[in-house]
Amino acid sequence: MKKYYNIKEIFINKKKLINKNIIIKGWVKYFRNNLFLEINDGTTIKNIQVVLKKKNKNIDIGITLKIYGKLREYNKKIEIISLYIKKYGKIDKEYFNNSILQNKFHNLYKLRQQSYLRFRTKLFSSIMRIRHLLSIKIHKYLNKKNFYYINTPIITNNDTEGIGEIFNVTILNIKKKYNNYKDDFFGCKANLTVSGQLEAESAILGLNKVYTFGPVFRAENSNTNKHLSEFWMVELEMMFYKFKNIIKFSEKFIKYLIKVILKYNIEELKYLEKYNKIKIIKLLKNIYIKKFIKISYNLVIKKINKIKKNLILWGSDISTKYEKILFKKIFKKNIPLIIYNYPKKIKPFYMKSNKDNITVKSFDIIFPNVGEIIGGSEREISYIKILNNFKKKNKNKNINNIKWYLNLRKLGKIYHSGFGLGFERLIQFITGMKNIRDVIPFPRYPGNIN
RNA sequence: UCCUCAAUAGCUCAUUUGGUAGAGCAUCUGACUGUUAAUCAGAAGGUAGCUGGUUCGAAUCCAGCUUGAGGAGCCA
Repeated sequence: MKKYYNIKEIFINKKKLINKNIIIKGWVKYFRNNLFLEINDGTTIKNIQVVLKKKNKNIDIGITLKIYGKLREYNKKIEIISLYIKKYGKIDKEYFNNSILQNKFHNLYKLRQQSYLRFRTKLFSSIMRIRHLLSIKIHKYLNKKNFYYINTPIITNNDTEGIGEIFNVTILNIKKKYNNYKDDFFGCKANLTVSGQLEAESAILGLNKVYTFGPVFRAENSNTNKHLSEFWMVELEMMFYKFKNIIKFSEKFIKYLIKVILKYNIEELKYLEKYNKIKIIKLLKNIYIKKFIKISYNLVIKKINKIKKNLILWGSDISTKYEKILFKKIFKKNIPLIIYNYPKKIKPFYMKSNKDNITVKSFDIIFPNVGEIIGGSEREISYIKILNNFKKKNKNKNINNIKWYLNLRKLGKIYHSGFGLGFERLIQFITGMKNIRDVIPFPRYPGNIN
């Protein structure tokens, strides 16, 4: 019979294992009375208590142990009476006590400075478990809905959004004259991708429904709690989906993901609720049950201007400031907002125009606290309109780079829609973390790559 | 990138207008066989973010830099 169990397995199979001799391997979280060890092995948020046979002073907090002992129940909790203990090496105490693993409260900034050790904290490992399950379930859900997962290039020469700063990829010597990209590795200017959407649009022509799930890169010098230079995005592209249907789909998709986390990560959510002092579980349940509020851009502008005359001009983007007004003064319900039909001039070239010719079939889903999580649209199918949009919006950009994209429209008027979901923003919302840098293992932001 | 505020022991913070650097926790030593962020007694621990200036004297005032927090802009 098997002897070694991880702690997750022990809690799941405790009825079977009680009064049996088992082996666990894990590290010491707490040590009390020279007698009681609390062990965690990373498989679950829960620790298991180990009771020593004799008092022992020579066990350091943080050390990794192999413990052989008998599992039993005491005061309705399970614990292990140890019979044999093996230490895996030694702890460098000076290093340990100067690190974030010291048995003390550390603020998030301190944790971030030692991001390579954060995984051992209850907080960060909980966030990572939620992050993991979300990725798994995204794949699972989309597979069930007959999507194909495609991998779009990370190094590219197109700039989907047409705005914002991009990271250049080059092997040219910076000190020498930098401008002759013909001599560069790809024979032209190359950059890290900002989105896989255009490639996804080409893929649906042969695969019907596809999604990408990978890192994207923005070189914007934005120092906020909602931005990263490297972040993960899920981008869906669906053939034969009209605007209304894509909105419906995106709402269902988000609700499914929230439901899954409520079901499988409730222990983690309870801990995060305590840590962040936010009633996350109630908030998530509410979002799962209630219909998202759907409102057109025009109406949003009207409503904001009702609060204060001429606060916002038609045609400007709905910034963080106005999002806050919407949640705090207008809707007050902490339910996501779906804002649709944005002005053409503030949205990218590939979005389908409405009949008024000044708005496009685009939508954003805005969440309380974290802002935009989803942005999507029905795509323009007219070759000429895309060409004109691109020329208007990207005056100094080379049309040749997206010629292949334009040519997709030569295969017919195939209507399709898609959206992108900011993965970290979703995790940020679900976990209640204030800073996006705390929901990704190794955050990259201006001035930080360590 | 812009605006405002901040940086003191390993951690969280005190130090009221410039005059010898202080506590709790963590650490170390000792006590404790039902503790659960254990408790009790004692010890040790600091060139006050960095660089420069003003002053008899700077953690404290001034300038620059670095880093962080909040807000703005940009966005997912």
